[in-house]
Amino acid sequence: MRRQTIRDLAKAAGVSISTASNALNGTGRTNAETIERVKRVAEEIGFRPNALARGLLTKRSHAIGMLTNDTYGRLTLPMAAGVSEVLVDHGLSVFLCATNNDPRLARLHLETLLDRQVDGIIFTATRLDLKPPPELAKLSIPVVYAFAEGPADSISFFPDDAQGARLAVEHLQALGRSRILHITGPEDYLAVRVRAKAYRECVGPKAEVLYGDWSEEWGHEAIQQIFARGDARPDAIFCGNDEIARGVIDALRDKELAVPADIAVVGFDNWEVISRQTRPPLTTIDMELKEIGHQAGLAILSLTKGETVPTGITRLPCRLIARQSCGGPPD
Amino acid sequence: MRRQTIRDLAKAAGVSISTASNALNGTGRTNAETIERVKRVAEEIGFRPNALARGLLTKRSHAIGMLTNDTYGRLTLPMAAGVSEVLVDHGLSVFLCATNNDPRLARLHLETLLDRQVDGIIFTATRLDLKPPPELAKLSIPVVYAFAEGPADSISFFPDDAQGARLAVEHLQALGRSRILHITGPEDYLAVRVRAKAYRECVGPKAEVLYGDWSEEWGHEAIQQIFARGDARPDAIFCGNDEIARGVIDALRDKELAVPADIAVVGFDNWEVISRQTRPPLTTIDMELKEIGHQAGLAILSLTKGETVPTGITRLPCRLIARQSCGGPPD
DNA sequence: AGATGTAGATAAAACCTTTTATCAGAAATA
DNA sequence: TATTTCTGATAAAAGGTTTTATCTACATCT
Repeated sequence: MRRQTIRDLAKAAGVSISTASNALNGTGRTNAETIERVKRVAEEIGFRPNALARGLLTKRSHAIGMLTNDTYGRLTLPMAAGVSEVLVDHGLSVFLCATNNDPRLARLHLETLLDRQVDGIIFTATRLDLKPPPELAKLSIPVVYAFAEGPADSISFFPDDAQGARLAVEHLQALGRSRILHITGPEDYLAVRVRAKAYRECVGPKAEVLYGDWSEEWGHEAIQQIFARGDARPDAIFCGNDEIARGVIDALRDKELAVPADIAVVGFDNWEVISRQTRPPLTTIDMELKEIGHQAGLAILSLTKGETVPTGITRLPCRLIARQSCGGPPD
Repeated sequence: MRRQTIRDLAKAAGVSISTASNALNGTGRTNAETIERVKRVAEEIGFRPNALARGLLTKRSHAIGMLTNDTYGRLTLPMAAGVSEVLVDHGLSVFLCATNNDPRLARLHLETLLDRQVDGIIFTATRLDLKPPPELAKLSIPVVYAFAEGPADSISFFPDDAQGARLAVEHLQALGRSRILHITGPEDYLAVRVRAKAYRECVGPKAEVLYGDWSEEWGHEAIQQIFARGDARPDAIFCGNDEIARGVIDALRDKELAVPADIAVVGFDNWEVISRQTRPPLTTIDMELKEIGHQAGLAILSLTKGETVPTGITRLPCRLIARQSCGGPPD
């Protein structure tokens, strides 16, 4: 059956179109019982306003675009969930656009989004230092960057990598560990450098950082290197991500060293498929990606309402998830 | 600056609004050089049609909704990527709606999608036997089910679990293994039963299935059970997913059994973070989720164009990814 | 009584596009 | 020459909503 229009509603409720509209939206001056009646009839005949028509007139589509550079990887997805969670109750829908790191595709998606009159755009990436498409800066609609750094005077949300690193190191120190090593990912990642710096500041002169790739394999190999050269053995290792940590733990077991008794291990990411399954389960740093999504969603929400939001980078705190790889949860 | 409308375009090109529209869309009768001129001017002034206005009139929004029951899990996302990939070049955008298994949220999203006049809906789930919301069946717009079974006469796309299981078992048999065990997930999963059945048919009377949960932990424990009872040891294990396979491999290493020399192992899912990182890397079955997304996208595309698509369940073939856990890739 | 104010309702314009029906003029036909 | 056919262009309607300005009753005030 044909969808009911406001014209049908007006006729069924015995009022004019404008009155029907006013009654539903609470605009204009309308008698209380008229409002009541219109709403009841609307419910009865199943009237729901056409979002296209409404958007055309109000110039607000109540939709936003989410532009992500990867094919729905593990970093962007919790963020997308966070964004969506915040927005759904405000009637905002999300267009998901995976650019797959292809500039042509990014432009194509962007144009389509603009044609659809989206109220705003959230750009997310898999790397903090990945440059967002420059076209974004020139748009007249609000843009928010999540896990990516926008141009000057834009609004960006980051995990606080330095604080996360401190959290890890200080946790180890509080447990009495002093010879703490840092095995991490490639040095050309911004996050890697930020964390390494914070680590160095906490640990002092004895700090030592081993850069490699993000794999379990590298965690393994790093342990071989350490033990091959045979100088003073560390009593704790802070790893750049959970995969490396898993490799480290496995390598230590092969060497018949006990975790955490001999060496404590902390990971980064709290990627549960790994961190819960290591033996012992991994104490790690959670970047609270969903919370980043929440904040980005709230920011875009405020902006579309015309409210102002402070510009610049907001670093959101990480959280330590205590499991058994450092000596058991506080408990 | 204000967005250019077709009125601006018409004025700039010195033609009427209707001519401008006809020229751009190739409708009506229009002189070749007029078309050329209008298009050039459109490019110059940066005119792009307002999708809302167009959709209002044509009753086709060129957008579809993707309803997924989980919070952006690892199964639905590759599918979403596949859908988007196929549709973007046809100008269709995708609203991503995560219902988080909450019926209230599902209804809310569905209503919003209908208000937005989407041209179709793709429903995806994390389990084949999860019942989609019944409201979907009654819609007047096309609906396609991916990784979920719709009602009779609907259109569904599944991975071919039986074929996938056969692929695994036959691969092992071709490598000369004969005592093949199956360690898998909970029996109340449809996919688990289908795979187990196919496994039994391939292996014959010596078949043995151990049901548990989807965890690495269970893979571990299953190996303990097998060896505790001490009868003839298997020479190959077909696992229900990669996590179980990883647990199995680790447990075998603890028992100083060589993989694949003593026992070959095959996984299921090709979840790369696991399957590439086991030692040795895991031979496994890929469900080709992205391809399922492609097919679902193509189906919805045809349907929105009014073409007909055969109803029923289409099972798409799985693919064997040969790594080292069965005796090395063909290389 | 006449002027003023107010509550409640409404007609009509606006948003931007596509599409139908109409029109003017040129070319072809009778 | 008068009539028909055809090309190319256009005015106007339509789509479903919000909003502005207008209108009618009726109550209040002087």
